[in-house]
Amino acid sequence: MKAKLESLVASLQTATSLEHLQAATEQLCDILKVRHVVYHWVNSDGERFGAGTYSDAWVDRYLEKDYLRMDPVIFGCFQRFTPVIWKDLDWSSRAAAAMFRDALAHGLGNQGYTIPIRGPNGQFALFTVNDERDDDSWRAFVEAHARDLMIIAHEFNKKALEFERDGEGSPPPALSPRELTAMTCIAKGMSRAQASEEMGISEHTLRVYIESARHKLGALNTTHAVARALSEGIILV
Amino acid sequence: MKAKLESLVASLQTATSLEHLQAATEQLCDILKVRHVVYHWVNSDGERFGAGTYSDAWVDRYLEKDYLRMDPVIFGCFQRFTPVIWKDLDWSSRAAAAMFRDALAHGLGNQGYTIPIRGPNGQFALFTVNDERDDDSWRAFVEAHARDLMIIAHEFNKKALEFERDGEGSPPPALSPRELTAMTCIAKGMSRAQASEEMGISEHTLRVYIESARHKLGALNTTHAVARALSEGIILV
DNA sequence: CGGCTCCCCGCCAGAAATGGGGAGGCTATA
DNA sequence: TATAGCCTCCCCATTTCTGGCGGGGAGCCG
Repeated sequence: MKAKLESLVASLQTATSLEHLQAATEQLCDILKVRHVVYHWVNSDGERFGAGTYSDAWVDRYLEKDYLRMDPVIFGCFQRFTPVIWKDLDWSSRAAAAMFRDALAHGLGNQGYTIPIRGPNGQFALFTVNDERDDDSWRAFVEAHARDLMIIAHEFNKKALEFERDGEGSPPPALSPRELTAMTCIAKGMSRAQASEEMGISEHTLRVYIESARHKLGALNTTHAVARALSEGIILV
Repeated sequence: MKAKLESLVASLQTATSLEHLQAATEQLCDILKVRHVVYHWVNSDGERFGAGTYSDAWVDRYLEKDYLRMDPVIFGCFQRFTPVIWKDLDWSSRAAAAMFRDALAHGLGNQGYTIPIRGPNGQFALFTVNDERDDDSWRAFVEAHARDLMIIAHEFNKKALEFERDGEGSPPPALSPRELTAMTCIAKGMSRAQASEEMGISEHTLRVYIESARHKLGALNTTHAVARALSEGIILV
């Protein structure tokens, strides 16, 4: 199995299109002997893309029902760094439980393991393995393959980012130091008066920075600029 | 070496304090036979922490000179997902070149390899290996150890997040669906009028959502609320 | 040197956001 | 059943933001 995984990683590294990623998820299913392997991602523009072995019916259902908003896997992964075993999440809410039943009805296995991956510009991706198992057997599986899965997940993400960059190639705007501090102050909730006092400059000067930053970020207003700056990862709250 | 690395990972997993991380960086230096190993991170509050084998003199120098603002390694890693070999970065700017010379004078090797790691809440960390080598030998070293280093970097980060969480343990506030959509619209740069039209409700109702979200998020104003929501990962731009 | 970006300051007027107040219906959970 | 949370709507006055105008000095790069 190790050798097969190695060759899969190698083939991933030479992938040139999304179809290759799709094919890779299918091969992974065979190699790992699991029901489903899925990689999907949300980029900074909120666009979504997925490659995986879920049935079209389930994907449609998921979107139609807006499960994204209640999926404990999404929630859990969004707030943590480490991969999660689905059973460890909180499925107690009515909506989540209903979703889980729905998933089973659409051919998913009862066990899952999802690796969250974060890239620059707020990029966020999930790599999921799903199968029908009992709890102990699944934990053993996860323990045995955690590292390989992480490597593979990263290879997927590397490629996904590569493809995206080809399409757009959005160079992150460079803000001047003062602009950055100004934006940071605003993002921290200060009013312009407070921020200008904090920075020891006139309120008008501060305004100039904010406006400049807004233009550089292509933002429609200050709030938007802060949002973009945060998403691009050029400021921290 | 593999066995030594394994046992290091194991010891990392049982680490209970920052001192253990510090010790781990020193052990790694021995195992990999490199000059320096450093892990450092910036959390959502902008606080910094580092464990590593750089000399105090260099760390002080780095802070004093505010190299953080011009360091190509920081810049490069901030904008990409994949690890970088230092030599591949752009050191042509005057400031960067001066910094590099300064680094060599403070005992750093000429070669480096840095892995960027991103966690939730805008957490961002770097794991760096540094040594004195020629280019080819360094590339070979990196190729040979890339995966091990990634695993180790993740272990470091897992622990760092664990320690931090102990200190704070902030439960993310739950916004209602409408509040989330409202916040998302605002974060996208819409004015309240636009957002309310988008959602098909009166502008006042939208205001109520925003205010409610603001209170739940403990934010001082709308912009702050958006910033927090983004940082907490409960909305996407 | 000229051109560039960054840094800093002033005034004005209109547009937008904010912070209170109040009111009703609907659903779900306790 | 009752309480709580969510969703929806309206008015008020005040503060804040936005977009435009003008000015000057410092430093870097070709």
